[in-house]
Formats: sequence, C-alpha cells, structure tokens
Amino acid sequence: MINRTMPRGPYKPGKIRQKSQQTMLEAAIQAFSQYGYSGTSMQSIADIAGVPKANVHYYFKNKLGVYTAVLGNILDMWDTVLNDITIADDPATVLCRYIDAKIDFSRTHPQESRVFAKEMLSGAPHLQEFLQAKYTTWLDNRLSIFRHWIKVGKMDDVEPTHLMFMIWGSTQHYADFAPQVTQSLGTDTLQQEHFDAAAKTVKQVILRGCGLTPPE
Amino acid sequence: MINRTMPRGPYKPGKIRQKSQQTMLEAAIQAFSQYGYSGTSMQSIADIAGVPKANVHYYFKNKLGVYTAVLGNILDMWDTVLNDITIADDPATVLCRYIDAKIDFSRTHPQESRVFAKEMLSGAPHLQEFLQAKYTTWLDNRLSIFRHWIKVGKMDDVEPTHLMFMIWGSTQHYADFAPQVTQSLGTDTLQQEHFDAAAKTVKQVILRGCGLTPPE
DNA sequence: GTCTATATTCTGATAGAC
DNA sequence: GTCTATCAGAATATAGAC
Repeated sequence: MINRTMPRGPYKPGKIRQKSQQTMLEAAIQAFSQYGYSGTSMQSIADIAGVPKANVHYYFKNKLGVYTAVLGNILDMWDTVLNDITIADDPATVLCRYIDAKIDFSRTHPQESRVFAKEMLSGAPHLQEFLQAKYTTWLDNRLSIFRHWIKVGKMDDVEPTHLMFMIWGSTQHYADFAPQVTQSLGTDTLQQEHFDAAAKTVKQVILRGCGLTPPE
Repeated sequence: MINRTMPRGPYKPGKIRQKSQQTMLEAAIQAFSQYGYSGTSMQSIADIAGVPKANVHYYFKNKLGVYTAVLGNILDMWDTVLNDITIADDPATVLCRYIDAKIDFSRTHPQESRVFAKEMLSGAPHLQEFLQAKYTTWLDNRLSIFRHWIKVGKMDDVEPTHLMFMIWGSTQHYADFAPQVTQSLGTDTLQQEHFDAAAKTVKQVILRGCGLTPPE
C-alpha cells in the first residue's frame, strides 16, 4: 500500500497519457497487422484496448494519426535491428549476426513485420520520407562495406543490393507468410526450433553462396 | 464494317458476359492489389472498369464473390509457375529454371503477387482449402525430390523446406516490396535489367549455397 | 481525462425502369 | 444486359455532460 506522503520522485507530466497511449498503440498494432488500415475500425482498436472509442480519438487526432504512430514505432524497432550490423572485420560473422537478428525479429515481432509489409504492398504512401531520408543513407553505407569486402577478396562478387534483398525476403518470410510456412512445416504454431532451423538454413546458403565459411 | 449476313462462326453463349467479367476482374485485381480487400469499394472497381456499380453486382454475387474470383485466377497462375519445375536429372538446372520463372512472375504479374501476399498477411482466411489440399501434396512431392538429390549426394544437405522459403521470399520480394527495391536501386521504375540482375544474384547464391555449379 | 449520444459520410446491396 | 435511384447499416468523427 502506498503512503500518500512518501516521496514519489519527480513529477512526470503526462504519465497517464503515456501509459494509455501505449495500451492503445499495442491494440492498434494487433488490429492493423491482421485487418490492414481500411479493415481496422476505431471501434475495434478501442475494444482491444478496453476503452471507449472516444478515448482513442482523444489521444490521436484521427485514424490516420493512430496508423502513423504505429508505423513510427515500427521504424524505430527496424532501426535497432538494422544498426545491429556494423563494420566488423569478418563478413561471415556480420552476416550471421544480421540473419540471426532478422529471424529473431520475425519471431518476436511478427505483427510489426506484417504492418510494415502491408504498407509496402500498398505502395508505401506513408513511408516516402523514411525511404528517402535515413533509409537510403543507411543502406548506402552498408553496401559500400560489402563492396569493399568484395574488392579485397574477402567474399565473392555478389551484387550487395540484391544480396540484401535475399536476406530480407528470406527472413521476413517467416513472419509475413506465416500461414504458408506453418502449413508447410506441418505444425500448428511456429516454435523456437522452427526459427532455429530457418536461421541455420539461411545462414548456410547465404554464407556458402558468398564464398564464406561459418565462423566457429 | 461487318455484314450482318456474313458467317459469324458458332454461337458463343455468354460471350458478352465473359468479356465484361474479364474487364471487371482486371479492374478488381488492380484495386485489391493496392488497397486490399476492405480498402477496395465496389464503386472503385466499377470506376476502374468504366461501368456502373450495379453491373459489378450483377456479374458477381457480392464483394466477396469478386475477391474469391480474383484469388482463384491468381492460384491458377501460381500453379502454372509451380508446375514448371519437374523431376529433372540436374538439380542446378531445375533450380535455375524455377528461380527464373519466379522472378519473371514478379516482373509480369506484380499485382497478382501482391494480392496473394496481402491474403497471407491477413492470415489467409480464404486460402485454407488451397493450402490444405493441392498445395501440400504438391510441396511434399517437390521436397521428396530434393531429399533424394541430397541423399545421393547430388547437392548439399540443405533443408529443402527452408530452401523453398528462401527462393519464394527472395523472388517475390521484387513484386511485394517494390517501393523499397525501387528506392534501393536508385531507379524510378523496375526495368528488365533489374530483374535480370536479381535473377543472376539469386541463382548465384542459391546454387553455390547448395554446393552446385551453374549449368552452362 | 473519461464517457454517452449524435451528426455526417460512405459502402454494400437491391429494386425497378429501360 | 444495362443503368438510375435508393435503402439499410456501419464507420469516422465530434459535441457536450460528467
């Protein structure tokens, strides 16, 4: 039980606001990932969050406001995963770390992956500035690293851009095409072991495909 | 100018019907691929097809009827591509043919690929019977071929199921994530040369990754 | 900040003239 | 077969009491 007079630390403005917003954001991610933008109603978001519909309108300007907030959240996560790859000395190590991180993201955040994918599939109208701003420079930096490795003979001459696409497509597939993957593997729900097997195969093929040997 | 009395060939019942339906189906594919099921209105389909909204209702039972018709069309195309792979003597040749066909499908039918992807992302509620029926047996047959090749040492021990996922993810990426791909390649629209480069890289990595050498 | 009630717009679907 | 007019329901959004 909390004593009203006990020290409560510095006053946090908008603490209730922050928590309520977080609850609604998580509800929105869940709804958008399954039903898409148009298929998601403000009512359904409110229902999942367990609040009246008007509250969602109070915290966000409108439906588009909720959606862009969700997208922003996802891009932040993406940045984290993306930044996980650094200029390391060994290409094989970097690729392994990156593939593991991407597969793990598909396992732990499938809904976020699906919202991102649906946005892409619709032509990415709300990702224009992201794609043109930080994304391009980030990608260019990574690609130049690969090109350097290829130049000095550290790996085979594999077009880095398309190699990236291969890694993205292969890893995100496990979140985005989950029904097909689940059915193909003859399971009910994807378990840790399935993701481990996925990571193993992707790393095996990509590394050998680039003329690299796995780091021990 | 056409003479009313000239021979017109055998009477084709429902010829108008067939043509009108085709026009509406193409309009529907375009709409669904961009806006998804919920985001597509019967009005928008009618507008794209250039007919009154009521006509769409006349030719299809309801909105779900249009959608399932579109999905059915796409699955037929998929089958064609899938059946392109046969029990050939050389794994490398088969893989090359399959990858080329998949990349070409992404180039020539990006909208169909996106509708399929959106359905998957939503949990594939309308593909249950397909996934459980012909798809599973088709996949099992292909996988057993790969397992045989691995057993007799014709290729490396790469888990066939996950190898399939890699090929699907890598090739469909060019249709499904077109905005990102386009931006990354620094182009306005994807050209034949881009798809050629994509196919080349995917084949290079997959083949080497499986311990195979390209067929000359 | 929270919630009820309501205004307004849009969508799927149909009836009925031509 | 084709089209205009229209209905019933649902969705976004807001007004205003608490």
